Parts: sequence; C-alpha cells; structure tokens
Amino acid sequence: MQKIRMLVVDDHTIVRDGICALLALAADIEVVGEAENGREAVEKVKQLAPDVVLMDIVMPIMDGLEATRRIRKEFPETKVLVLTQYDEEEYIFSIIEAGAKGFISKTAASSELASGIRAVHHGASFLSPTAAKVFVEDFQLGASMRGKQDPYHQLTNREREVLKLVAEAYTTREIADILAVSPKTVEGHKTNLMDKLDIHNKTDLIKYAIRKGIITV
Amino acid sequence: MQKIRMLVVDDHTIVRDGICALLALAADIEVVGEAENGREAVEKVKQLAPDVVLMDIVMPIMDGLEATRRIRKEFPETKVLVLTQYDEEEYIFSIIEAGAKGFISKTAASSELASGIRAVHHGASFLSPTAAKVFVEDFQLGASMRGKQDPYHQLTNREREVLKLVAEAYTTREIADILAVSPKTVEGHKTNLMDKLDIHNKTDLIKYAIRKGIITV
DNA sequence: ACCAAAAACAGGGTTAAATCCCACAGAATT
DNA sequence: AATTCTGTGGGATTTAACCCTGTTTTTGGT
Repeated sequence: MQKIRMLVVDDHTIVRDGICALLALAADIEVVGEAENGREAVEKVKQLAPDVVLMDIVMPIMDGLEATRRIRKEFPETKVLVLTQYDEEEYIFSIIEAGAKGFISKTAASSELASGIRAVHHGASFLSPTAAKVFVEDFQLGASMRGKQDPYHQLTNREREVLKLVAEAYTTREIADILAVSPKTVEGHKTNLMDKLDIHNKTDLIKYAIRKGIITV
Repeated sequence: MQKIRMLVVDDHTIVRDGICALLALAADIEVVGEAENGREAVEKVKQLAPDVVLMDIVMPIMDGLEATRRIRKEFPETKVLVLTQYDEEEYIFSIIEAGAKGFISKTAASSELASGIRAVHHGASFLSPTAAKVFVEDFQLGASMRGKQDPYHQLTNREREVLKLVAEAYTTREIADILAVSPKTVEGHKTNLMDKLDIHNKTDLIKYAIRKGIITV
C-alpha cells in the first residue's frame, strides 16, 4: 500500500512533534518532513512534493494563509489541510480562498486528524462541523456575497454610528441624547446591527469593534 | 522504577493528544490524566494526585494561571510546569508567582519537554533561556516595582474567576450555574471586583480583560 | 486557641435595560 | 404602483443591575 506522504507545518516544535507522534500511529500516513514557518513550508513542498500539508495559520516570517496560496499556485498537486486555533471561523472564506482543501480545529478529536488527511488526499474537502455550518448559512443567505464575509459594509451609517458609541461604553440613554432620538430608536439600531453582524452579546461586539479598529483597547 | 505520574492540560485536543503521544515515548513518564481547562485540571489533580501537571495558559472557563494558583495552594505536592505560546515572557512573573515550578515554550525542542518534567519532579526549577534572561535583567534593574499598583492583585480568587467568565460573555445566570452558587452571589462578586478595578461598565471591563490577557480579541 | 477581618454566600426591593412584537413615514428601487 | 430599506418609535415582558442587608466560612495574627 502507498502511504500518504505528509508535511507538517507548525512553529511550535512541541506541538509539531506531538502531531507527528500522533500520525505515526496511523499505518497509512508517513510524515516526510516538517517546517516551522510558511517560507520553510513552501521550500519543503518543492523539495519533497508531499501529498498533503498540514498547515498552522499563525506563524512568524510567513503565515499559513500566504504559504497555502503559494503552494496552491506552484504545486497544485499538493493538498493543504489547515489547522485552526480559536475563533478563526471568521477566516473560513480566506482559508478556502487561499486554496486549502479543508481545515480542522485544534480542538477537534485527534482521531479526526487522520480522517481529514485521508479525505483531502482522496480529493475530497474536509470541513469541521462549525465550518460546514458557516458555509451552509452563507449559502442559505443567498450565496451572492461569497468572499466578502465581513458584514460591516452592510451596516447603515446610523448603525455604524451607534456601534461606535456602544463600543465606547455609552449607555442607550446617552446615545439617544447624543443622537437626539428616542432610546427606543437606539435600541432598534443596536438590534439590527447586531443581527447583521451575527453578534449576540456585548463582549463579542466589543471584540469586533476592536478588531475593526473602531475603538482601541 | 517509579514512573512520573503526569496530568496534561490543554484545550486543543489534537495538541493535547500529540503531547501525550510524545510523552509515551519517555519510559519514565506516564500520563495518568488529561484536562481541557483549568477547572477540570484542578478536579483531576484532586482525583489523581499526579506528580507533575503540564499546563497550558490560554484556556476557556479557567486559565492556566488561575488553575496553577489553586493547585499550588490545595495540593502543594503537585508540581506545575507551564507551557507557553508566544510573547508570554511578559507573564513570567505572573507564572512564577502563581506557583509554577517552571515553564517551557511550545517552540522548545520536544526533547526538552521530558527534561523539564524530570527537573520539576525532582524539585528543581525549569526556566527557558528567555525566561532566565528576563529574570536577570529584572534583577539588574532593581526589581523594585513588580506587580505594583495594578489592582488586579487585590482581587480574590473568586473575583478573578468571575471576571474571566464575565469577559467571556457568560451571563450572570450562566456563571452562577458554572460556579454552582446563586446569581446573587455572582452579582456580589462582580460588584466588588469592578469597585476594586475602578471600572464601571462592561465595555471597560472587557477592554481590561483583553489588556490583561485574560481573554483574547 | 481565639478573635477580628476578609471573603463567599444569598435574600429583598427598586430601578434600569434588554428583548420581542409591532407600527409607520419617507426615500430609494423595481 | 408596489416593494424594500432606513430611521423612527410604542407597549409589554423578561432580564439584569443596583443598593442594602445579613449569615456562614475562611483566613491571618498575636
């Protein structure tokens, strides 16, 4: 039987070696190389022509997304399976767009790792349940806006104004005074903008505002 | 020969299992349990009384620092070796103060992992070169103001716990359920901790939590 | 071993806010 | 002419915050 030839890319040596030790338990998978950043990953793909690359995202020098783009372009035969950390569900489209055949969360069961590798090797896509959900929802929402996954541009001017004030810790009443409207109106805008952003609590709203640069930490 | 009894704590299943697979290669080390957040870690220490805990820092529900504090206090026989991600050199003092016997970066060679475990098990401290450097520099600079004037140190364990959960967007009722106390109690802790931090709204509280690294953006 | 202080716990009553459902006018689109 | 989007609100209900009070447990100190 022909083994699946793997390249494992992660800047954390201990994590990388741990994953290799895990994969050593799978009889049909062989780790033929490792890399600790995106640049190294691209080089190793060139040297080794692995079947599948398991790619971390956050890395120094060159991150996993950029490396995936280059591998897809220069070595389209090599499939990339991306390993995600936490709330990287937001980057799902970027990851797929970069050319990854699938991705799996580090919080997934370790048994799924080999399944994911086999899936992408056989030409299938592999998406975690969370990812699949995002895709399905996107499709259900019209699938017209694929790639422009950031709903910020959908906000009206008024909603952006309210978002900023909310993130700046003004109360509903204060915002109503500032904008010279009823608190009820402000609540309406808040409800609408949170629906559009698919955010359902203040914490995530503030994190969003920080990521968008609307406020600073 | 008596094996070193280990508990491995990390919320990423794949990473955790990988580390276990690595440690399985060391003849003198036996992984007797795993946990995927700080709270579980403390419970498992109580149940299993391991010799050494390998502890990740960034985790939901209860982070590794808080768990380390509790383990040090309740089960001083159990040594904690902290696993650090990236620029957590800033937290070196917090880590040591929390009671860890040492810490090792995930970017360290995987062979060092077993060395670190053996070191802390034998009562020694284990610091990475970067950490040692920070210690030396701090010493040379006079080591005067360490942890001063940050009211975070005034918080009680319970308050820190509540702070993290609030910042993770759990509602008062959910926190009450998680901690198995009355919502009224949670409110009390929240009031007290916000008074101590001189923070009077949720927005600033969340920003504070982000600055302190209690949660991530 | 004891006392005082702090911490954790929780109830009552009041006020403020969020949530849900609904409505309507004006502008822009179709 | 009809429809959608945006900004604007009301009413009713649920939920959380706030302030005050108290008990039990834990902790620290001499």
